[in-house]
Amino acid sequence: MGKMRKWTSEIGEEDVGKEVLLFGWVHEVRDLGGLVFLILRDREGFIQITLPKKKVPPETFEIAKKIHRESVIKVIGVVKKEPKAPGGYEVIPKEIEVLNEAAVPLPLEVTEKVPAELDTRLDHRFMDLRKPKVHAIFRIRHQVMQSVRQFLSEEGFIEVHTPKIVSTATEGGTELFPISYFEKEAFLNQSPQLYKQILMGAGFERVFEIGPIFRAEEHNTTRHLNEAISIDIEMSFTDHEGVMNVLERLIRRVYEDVAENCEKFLEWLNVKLEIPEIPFERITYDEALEIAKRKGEEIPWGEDLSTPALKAIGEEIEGHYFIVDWPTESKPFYAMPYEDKPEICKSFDLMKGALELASGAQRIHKYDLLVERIKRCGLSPESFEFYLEAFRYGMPPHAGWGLGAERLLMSMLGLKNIREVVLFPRDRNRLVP
RNA sequence: GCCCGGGUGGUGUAGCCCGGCCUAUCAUGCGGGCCUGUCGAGCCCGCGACCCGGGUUCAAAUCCCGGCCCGGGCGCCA
Repeated sequence: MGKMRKWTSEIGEEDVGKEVLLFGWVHEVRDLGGLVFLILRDREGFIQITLPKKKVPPETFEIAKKIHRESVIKVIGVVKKEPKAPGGYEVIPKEIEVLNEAAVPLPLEVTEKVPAELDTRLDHRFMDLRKPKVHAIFRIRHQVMQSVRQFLSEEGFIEVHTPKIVSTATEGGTELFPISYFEKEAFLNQSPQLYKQILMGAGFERVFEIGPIFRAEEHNTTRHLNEAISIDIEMSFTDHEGVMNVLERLIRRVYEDVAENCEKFLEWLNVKLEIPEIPFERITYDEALEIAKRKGEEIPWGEDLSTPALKAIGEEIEGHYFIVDWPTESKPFYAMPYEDKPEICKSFDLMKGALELASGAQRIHKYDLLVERIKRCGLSPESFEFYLEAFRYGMPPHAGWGLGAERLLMSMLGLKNIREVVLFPRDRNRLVP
């Protein structure tokens, strides 16, 4: 049995005077002549490898002098407590093995002494992802997903996977990516919406899905992607208020878990998390129009809120908030209109500032009303037969929402561009890497 | 898709308005040298760039046209 590998972050008092095995990348080299410092980086942090010429084997000293930044090395050495070392400990190597030499020059500076533009960073994303600040985003993303799964499971939701290759191009609204499916035409799914509703008809009662959604819109903004991850739930025997409650408790839980378990990564990112208070503020669509109007952004009743209007509203309201009671005509066909006021519906958007994080609604569960709404939206019920059938044989009342994972993360971390939170983002012009 | 602003060494920038003084600035990096406590190490020497195509002109990084790409704003986003 070989020696156990240690993370750089694990080096502490108990290791002083002991030999450790480390793996990682050469983050920096500081060569003072008779004394060389290597900063070794692994995914958990850094440790200084110190080579006083007279205290390390000559061949090891020569390797350290010749090494290039970002090369991958293995180090076996003795831990020394040293106040002058960053972090208070350093390793005096007995052996350094270069496992793979990095070519020069590097496409990016991992040390971030010189900034790089996002586009350049994405072109060389593997290198960009080595930066602790960038890596931290994905460690937090991991925690967010863990929390979502755990919370929803605790709440009785069953995790499901619905098809991403679908036949309907007739849902209206967003553009779909066409693909060829043997002799048939097919599309990449824009949302699990119809399938998760069918699962309500299948008696699952509470389901959630975390999966990709694809939208062929030619949008060119800092908050849109052509491939994104959607966190979706659907829940039977409840209404829009019921699922809004699940949503706000989920958001709070995610913030709590990240604050508790990602301290180091938040620190790398220099982010202070504030746990949002619940319940979130609720404003109606009409009130939203009022605020926008007061700030000089007038929107005709019935229309969706424009970006400048959302910015105006976002400036006014602190933290997370819901916009509720939307005009029925501004929302998809499956949103449930109020019985006593059918021009508005039981649908909601979850906002943070001007950013829409989630949207949802109580859904129509009555077959006749649904067919009527599909027709009213200019769509053909025939192409929805696979969906509508589930509504003829005992569909329970139900509600649900879809939450954009990337939007949640970018708003949580205060990032300006949604591409920052995606490993390999897909946008209008980017298909590689 | 529309409007505005951009594209200069590996990376980030100055220069462009007002063409020549640009064999193009600075930082970082890279190569070499000095240096035993660096931690954005320091000092010395060196290396490396004007997005593509066309045009105007004695002369284009700089002006004009087209293309591609990037940024910001907006639109689109059942």
